[in-house]
Amino acid sequence: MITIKDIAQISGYSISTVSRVINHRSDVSDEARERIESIIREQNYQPNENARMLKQTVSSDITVIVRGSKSFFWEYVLEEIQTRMSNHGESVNVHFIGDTEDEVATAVQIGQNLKPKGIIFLGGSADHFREEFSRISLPCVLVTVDASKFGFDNLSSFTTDDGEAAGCAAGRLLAKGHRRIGILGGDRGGSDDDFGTLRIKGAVRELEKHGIRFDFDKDYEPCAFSAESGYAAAKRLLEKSPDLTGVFALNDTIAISAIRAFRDLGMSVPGDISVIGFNGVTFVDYLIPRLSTIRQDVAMLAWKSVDDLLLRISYGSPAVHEKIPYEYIDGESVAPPRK
Amino acid sequence: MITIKDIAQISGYSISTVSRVINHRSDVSDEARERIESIIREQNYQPNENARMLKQTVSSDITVIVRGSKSFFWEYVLEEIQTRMSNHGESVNVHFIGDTEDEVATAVQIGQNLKPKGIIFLGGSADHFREEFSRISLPCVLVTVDASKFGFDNLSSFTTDDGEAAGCAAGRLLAKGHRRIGILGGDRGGSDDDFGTLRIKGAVRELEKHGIRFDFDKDYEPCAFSAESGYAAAKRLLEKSPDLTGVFALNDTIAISAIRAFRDLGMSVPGDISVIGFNGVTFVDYLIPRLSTIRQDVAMLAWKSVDDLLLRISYGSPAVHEKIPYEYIDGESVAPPRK
DNA sequence: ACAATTGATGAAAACGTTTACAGGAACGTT
DNA sequence: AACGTTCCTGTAAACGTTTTCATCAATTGT
Repeated sequence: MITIKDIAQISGYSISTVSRVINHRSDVSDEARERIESIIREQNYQPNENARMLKQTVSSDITVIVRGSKSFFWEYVLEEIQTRMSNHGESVNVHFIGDTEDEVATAVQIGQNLKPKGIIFLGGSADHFREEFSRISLPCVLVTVDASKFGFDNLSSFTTDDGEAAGCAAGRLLAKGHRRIGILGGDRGGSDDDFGTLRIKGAVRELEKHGIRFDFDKDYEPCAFSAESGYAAAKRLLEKSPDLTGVFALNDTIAISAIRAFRDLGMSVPGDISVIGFNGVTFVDYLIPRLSTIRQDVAMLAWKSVDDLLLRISYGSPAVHEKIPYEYIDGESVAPPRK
Repeated sequence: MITIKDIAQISGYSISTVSRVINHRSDVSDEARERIESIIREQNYQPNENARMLKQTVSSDITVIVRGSKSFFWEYVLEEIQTRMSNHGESVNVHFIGDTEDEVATAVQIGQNLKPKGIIFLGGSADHFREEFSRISLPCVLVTVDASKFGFDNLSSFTTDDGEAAGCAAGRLLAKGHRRIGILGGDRGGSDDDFGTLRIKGAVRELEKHGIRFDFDKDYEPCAFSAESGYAAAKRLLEKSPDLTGVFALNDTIAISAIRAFRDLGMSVPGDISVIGFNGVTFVDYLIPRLSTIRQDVAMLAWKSVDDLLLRISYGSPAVHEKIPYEYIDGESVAPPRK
């Protein structure tokens, strides 16, 4: 491997001067700079990042930790974050970790090694943000879990109000005249901060507000957030409750496969049964039928997260906790129930 | 930050002994090991990866470099690679880079810093694998571009024969009786190794084999591999050639949005026009209509890549270049043309 | 009883950088 | 002529590890 030492030797300058050139320091003569730069290019020299990071106390970029199964939704948020960051001239590096891993522990590791200026958590679990988080002193942002209750002054959070938005979805079905409404996806055992649980609770609350008692045994069917699992669950749900006229699926993937399942059972959507999804991932507008869903304002979510983080990095502004708007997308999968 | 030195001090042992414990060396007394391990736990000590990597010549894992826009297809391959690796007890770390970046240059960097045992390239551009690649001496695997012609003995490749598979797709339309067939997606200016170009050429070749002269001006419409762009292109294509009865889309996303576009133009799929996709991403089986497509054997692609890489890492087996099978998935989006 | 082997440990030299500090040249100011 | 600046450069000490080598004690073999 070719090192800074080699460059120094070849150029006739000392290691420190070469280092200064690499780091674009101003206190180098033009002559030295040109000479060294040309040699660096010619020798194809790349500074060793490990050695660099070992010495430096803070690197130049920002880390995003994405936790949980990769979904269209995260992809989408991530993309917005990346564009927004690069608009600000910042570079981000992304770490994916599994559902079973602890993002705070990962963040501690990363803080030590990559030394980012700040961290954004995508899809954190509230459980992990207890004491351990105090070991992190960097500015951080948590997306989709409300962190106000943790009270860390270096942790902002931006969330869609999952409960309220799910209530809105249920409300749409009610407004169309549906009374027999089922819920599909997630599982009921989750913690209070789990977005699945929040959506279920929010939808049920809305139904009960309209005088409908929700029967979990009959009208709810848990499933994972995948097409396979949504398809099977949709069939099970309809077997239990053949009289349902509307279904709220906890995300779009489940909604899509549920529509297919209903059709395979000989029903038409929205003729015989209405389906509403959640998230509003890009391609739902191109499906047949176009999916009715709750679209979260992902661009705003990403923008606010990025801008808040950068401001806090630069000016030490205090952490904030905000809700991000959502809207109902009126597709073709919801209609009034048959009389 | 708490370092190995601190652990040494607290435990009363020397730095070297602590290091030996960290690295699970055998030449440490049980007494020392227990003592030190407990202190490490209690102090929450994490070895600094930078310092570690600076010293070590090879790390314990494998790097996957994914280039180009994130697509369902890559997600899918990546997932299979990860499961296969973890079956072998290997850990992988993944790097995403943009369409404009050079994956070989990235690999050189990574080779220097992360020091993986091997590298898998997902979606490489043939252009980059010329001289520069010779700077990499690690075992590597290139997925989806045939690397046999480069002649590097540390570079294997596994590819679906895009041309042949696209020919198969076109063949299906022909077999159903279609004669007016359009092609949607990619662009014609790509290099000979670009999978888009290969698919276009393969399909056209098949058509011409059956005596159909393909008119690029009328029956081809380029577009990006996204739903938005596919939707618009599909409309343009039909405007130019309203008499088409079959369309081959270069990937599933384009196919899905094309179906929607045709429907919005008042046509039914497959009644008025048949559509066939490419890739066979998981959820196409749940769409309405189920998409007819070419499914690449992603699991095999991933398995072969992983196994080959690991074998070459362990035993220095020679590099190989293999084709991966594909199959036609008979969905609901293809039917004979109306008389 | 003495040499040879084994086992556990520590001292110190790397790894490739950055950076605090010091030095020297060239220049302008008193 | 002495001094203070300014500009450029080099020396050397870090950063937190791993690893080679040496040491010393305890065990084994003859």
